[in-house]
Amino acid sequence: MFSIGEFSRITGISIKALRLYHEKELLRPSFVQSRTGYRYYNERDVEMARVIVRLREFGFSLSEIQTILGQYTDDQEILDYLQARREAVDAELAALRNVTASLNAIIQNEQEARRLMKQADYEVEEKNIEPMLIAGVRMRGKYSDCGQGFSRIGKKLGRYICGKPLCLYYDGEYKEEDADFEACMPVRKHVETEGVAVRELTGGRCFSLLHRGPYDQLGRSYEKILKYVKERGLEIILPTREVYLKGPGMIFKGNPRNYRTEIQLLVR
Amino acid sequence: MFSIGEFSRITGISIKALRLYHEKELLRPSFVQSRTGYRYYNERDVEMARVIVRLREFGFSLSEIQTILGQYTDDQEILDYLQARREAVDAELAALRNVTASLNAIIQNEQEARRLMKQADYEVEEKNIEPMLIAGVRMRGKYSDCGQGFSRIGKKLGRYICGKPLCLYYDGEYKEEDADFEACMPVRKHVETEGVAVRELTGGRCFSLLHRGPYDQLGRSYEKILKYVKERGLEIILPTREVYLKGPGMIFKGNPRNYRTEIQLLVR
DNA sequence: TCTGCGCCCTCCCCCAAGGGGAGACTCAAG
DNA sequence: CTTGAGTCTCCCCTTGGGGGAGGGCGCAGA
Repeated sequence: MFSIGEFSRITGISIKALRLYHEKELLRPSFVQSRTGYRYYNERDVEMARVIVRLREFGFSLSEIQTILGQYTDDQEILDYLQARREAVDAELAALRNVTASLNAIIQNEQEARRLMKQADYEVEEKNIEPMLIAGVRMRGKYSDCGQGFSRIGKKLGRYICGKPLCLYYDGEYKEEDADFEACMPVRKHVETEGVAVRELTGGRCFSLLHRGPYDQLGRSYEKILKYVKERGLEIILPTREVYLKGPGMIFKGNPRNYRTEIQLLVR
Repeated sequence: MFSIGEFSRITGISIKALRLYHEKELLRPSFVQSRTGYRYYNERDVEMARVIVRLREFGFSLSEIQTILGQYTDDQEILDYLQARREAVDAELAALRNVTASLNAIIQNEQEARRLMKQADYEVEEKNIEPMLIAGVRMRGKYSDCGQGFSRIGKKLGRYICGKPLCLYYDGEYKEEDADFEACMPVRKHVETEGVAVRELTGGRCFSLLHRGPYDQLGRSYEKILKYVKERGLEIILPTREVYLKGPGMIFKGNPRNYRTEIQLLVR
């Protein structure tokens, strides 16, 4: 016979929990002194306690354990419970995997953004751009609706995205209302999906300027880079591109003053 | 301005939850009519609500969310929180993976046992046994201590076990006290571990008898199979083997009357 | 004008699985 | 007999709300 303290040390179950199990008739001490109310446990209770610990590790609730203990004494007989439990655990696993995936995406994104913040110098720069595989949604209307395009790509091809979102502008000029543009995401893999076109975006010689600040100030940066290109007598190839290096976050909208957008003009 | 009911429908957060968030100063309605106490929310609150939903999906507690919302407005600034959260989620994932693994092991075990129960006919049978890779712990003492051997193998090589536990008996006769035996488990892979020997167990011509019931009745089945073998003038090769097809379960000890043990005697 | 309805409010209790602690006994040893 | 450790019951607290009681508010129909 063990007192509750000894029994607690033996089984690793806290005294509080033991009293709770007693109250719920899950694990009844083999003897209770009626005068003092002291609980006493024996060897067989130890065995029962181990079973309970086992089942709790599997995530069964106390009431489920009560049912199981009340009716069955063999693993074989609780197969249904075990299978149900496994399914529930698998569902939890799937949900958690989604969570880590999202968290990882955000973390990676922001870490890249952080690196970017350090090295940028905000001057027009000439460089060569590699071709890349992109998924795009061609749209017509207001620029600010491009978010819908991105979210559609995210939903369909979220798993394959491998770079920063960008937007292609097919109009030679700024259009307020009826703009013709395409929301794009670099992807790893060519996947056929309706509503989203996957194709290779050409590379080439390019002038780029990093714009910092909110989108409604983009005009100034365009002015700067266009002047730069025009001075050199270069011919711009449409569509022009904007790469959203850092925009509204996945959680917060963030501070627009910290947004970073790269304007890319491909030239012949 | 939305009433709490409208706001609830917009954001997908229950009215109860909204009132709780208000009480915890997590999401304050933009206007509260002092006379009636009615809560009114606006567009910006919708945005805030989405952030909260997002963070809750990641598993942040309400108090964590309060801290985050109170101090930061950019994904970048909460990177530390996100990373901490990811680690916590990864830990949960690992724990759950263990749970499913254990559950799967038990379920598979019991399903095999169930199949076994149906086909068995409890007569001496001649068959050929394939060699197999086993992990073994050689022991000396009482047979009933073999459980310690099995648990040691389980701890060291649990991941590689691929069959039913068995026991090898090196004594030609029954010994009560100072028996020489080896607790074994079939394994998939040769792994070097101290205290556990992994090697190939030879196969060959074999007579086997399925014993059903508790272990203390094994004597009768031995009598039966030994008589059978002796009648045919065959020479037994030591060690003899017992395969525990169904014994005490991983959770319950189960009913000994349902235990199934296969006695295997290899012969020349 | 009365009544009913649909919302909304606060306040209280409830869930799981115990943890923490107060105040009162009890046990065992010195 | 005392003392300290162990145990008892009882109550409140946690998280993230759910359920419902009792009452206020405004609007529409009879």
